[in-house]
Amino acid sequence: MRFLLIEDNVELGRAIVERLSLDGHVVDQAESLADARDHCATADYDLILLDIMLPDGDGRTFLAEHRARENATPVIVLTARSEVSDRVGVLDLGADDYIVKPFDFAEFEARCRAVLRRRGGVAGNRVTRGDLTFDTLAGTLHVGGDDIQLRNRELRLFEIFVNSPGQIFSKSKLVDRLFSYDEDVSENAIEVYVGRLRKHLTRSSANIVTVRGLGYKLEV
Amino acid sequence: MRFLLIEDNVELGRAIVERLSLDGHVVDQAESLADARDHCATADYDLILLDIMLPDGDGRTFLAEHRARENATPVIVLTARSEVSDRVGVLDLGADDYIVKPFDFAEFEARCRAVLRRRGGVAGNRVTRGDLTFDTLAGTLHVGGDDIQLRNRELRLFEIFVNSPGQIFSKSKLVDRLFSYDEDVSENAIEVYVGRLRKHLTRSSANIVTVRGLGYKLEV
DNA sequence: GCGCCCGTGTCAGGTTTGTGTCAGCTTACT
DNA sequence: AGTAAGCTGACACAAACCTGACACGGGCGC
Repeated sequence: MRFLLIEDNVELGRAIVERLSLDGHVVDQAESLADARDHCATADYDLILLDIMLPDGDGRTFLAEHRARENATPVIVLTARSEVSDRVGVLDLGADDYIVKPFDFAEFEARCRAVLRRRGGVAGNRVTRGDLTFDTLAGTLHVGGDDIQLRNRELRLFEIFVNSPGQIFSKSKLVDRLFSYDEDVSENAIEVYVGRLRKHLTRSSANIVTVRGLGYKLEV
Repeated sequence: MRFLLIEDNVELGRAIVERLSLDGHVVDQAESLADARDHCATADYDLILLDIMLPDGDGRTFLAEHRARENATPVIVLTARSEVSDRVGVLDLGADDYIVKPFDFAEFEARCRAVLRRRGGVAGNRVTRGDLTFDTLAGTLHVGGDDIQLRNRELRLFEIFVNSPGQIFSKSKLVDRLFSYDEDVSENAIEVYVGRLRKHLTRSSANIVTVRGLGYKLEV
C-alpha cells in the first residue's frame, strides 16, 4: 500500500514512516500543504495521513479541497487537540477517522488497517477468492492443498490485486505503489513479477489476465 | 513478554519490576497517566498493570481511553480499595482482572499468567505443536523423548512464535517485544537467537523459517 | 574478595537469494 | 507483414542472512 503522510514535525514523521515501512507500505512524506498538493497530483495513494497544523495553512483546507474533488482516498487526521468540536469538525469535512497526538503506534496501525478495510472491502488477514486463500500475516497462498510462500515483492503486488479483484491496474500505477520515488524501476519489472505470480497461480482458478495497453487484473 | 507498569509508588513499583524481571519479563514503568500514554505510543505491550490513584488523574480514565481505542492489550488493575463497586467498575471498563493491594506476589504472578493465557489463546502453560511440546513455566522443549532446557531469551523468543504459528514477525518487531526501551540491541541479536533455537529444533518437525526481507515464522 | 562459569550480544566473514535488467522471442492488433 | 506490447530464461549484484569466535558482566561458590 502507498501512503501519503502530511506532517511537518520531522521527528514524528520519520517515526511514522519507519513504522509503516515495517508493515510493508511505501510512505511519501509532505511537509506542507503545497508539497502535499504536488504529491497528490503525481501519484495515487491508498491512504492519506493529515496533520492539522501545517506551516502554510490548516490541514482542514486540504481535506475540504480533497473531498471537493470527489477524491475517495481515505484520510486519517492527526490532531494535537482532543476537543469534541474538532473531532466532529474533521469528520464532517470528510475525514474517515482521526487520532489524537501523542498516539499509540499499535493503535495507529490498527486504525489504518480499519480504514483500509472499510474502504477496500477486505475482511481481515485471510482473503479467499475462488479456490485460493491468501494469508497476509503468514505471507502464504493456499491453493489445492499446497501452501506457497510468497516473497516480499510478490506478496505486496498480489495484495493489491486481491484487494480489488477485477480492477485493472496499469503497470505505471503498480510501479508507483510498489516503489518509492527515489527508486526508478522499469515497467518490465512488473511484467516479471506478474509472470512469477502466475507461476504460483497455475492450478488455481484465479489468474492475472493482461489487458493489452491498459494493464493487469485479477480474475476468478 | 513486555509489560507496562503504571504505578506512582516508587517502592512498590521497584519491587514489582524486580519480581517480574526474575520471571524473564521486560517491564517499563510509568509514574503518571501522561507518562503511560507516552510509553504506549512507542511500544507494544503484552500486559498493562494499572494503578487507580495516580498523581495526574484516575487510572480508570486511562482504561477507558485504552478500550475506546480498541486496544486489545490485557489490563490488570491494582487497587487499594476493596469495595465491590470499584471492582465491578473496572471490570466493566474493560479490565481483565484486578488485584487488591497489598497483595501476595505469588498470587500476583499467577494472575498475570492467567490473563496472558486467556488472551494469548494458549490453553495452558503447555503448548503442543506438531511433535514438540513447549512448557512455558518450566522453560522446556520436549521433542523426541528429550527435554531441552531453554535459556531465558530463547524462551521468550520461542514463546512469541509458538503463540502465533505461521505468522511472520519482523526482526524489528521481535526486538521491540524482547527488549525494553533503553536497551538498543542490533537486529543481528535476533538472527543469533533464531539460530540457537533452530539448533534445538533439529529432530523436530517444527522449524523457524526465514522469509527474506520480512522476518521469521514458525512452521509445523 | 576472587575466580569461574554461563548467558548474552557483537562482530566479521562467508554464503545465500531476492530482485531488477536485459535480450531475444512470442503474441496481438492494424 | 509490420509494429508495438508483452513474456521469459538467464544473469549479476547487493542486501539480507548465517555462524563461529569472542568479549563482557552478573551470579555463585569458595
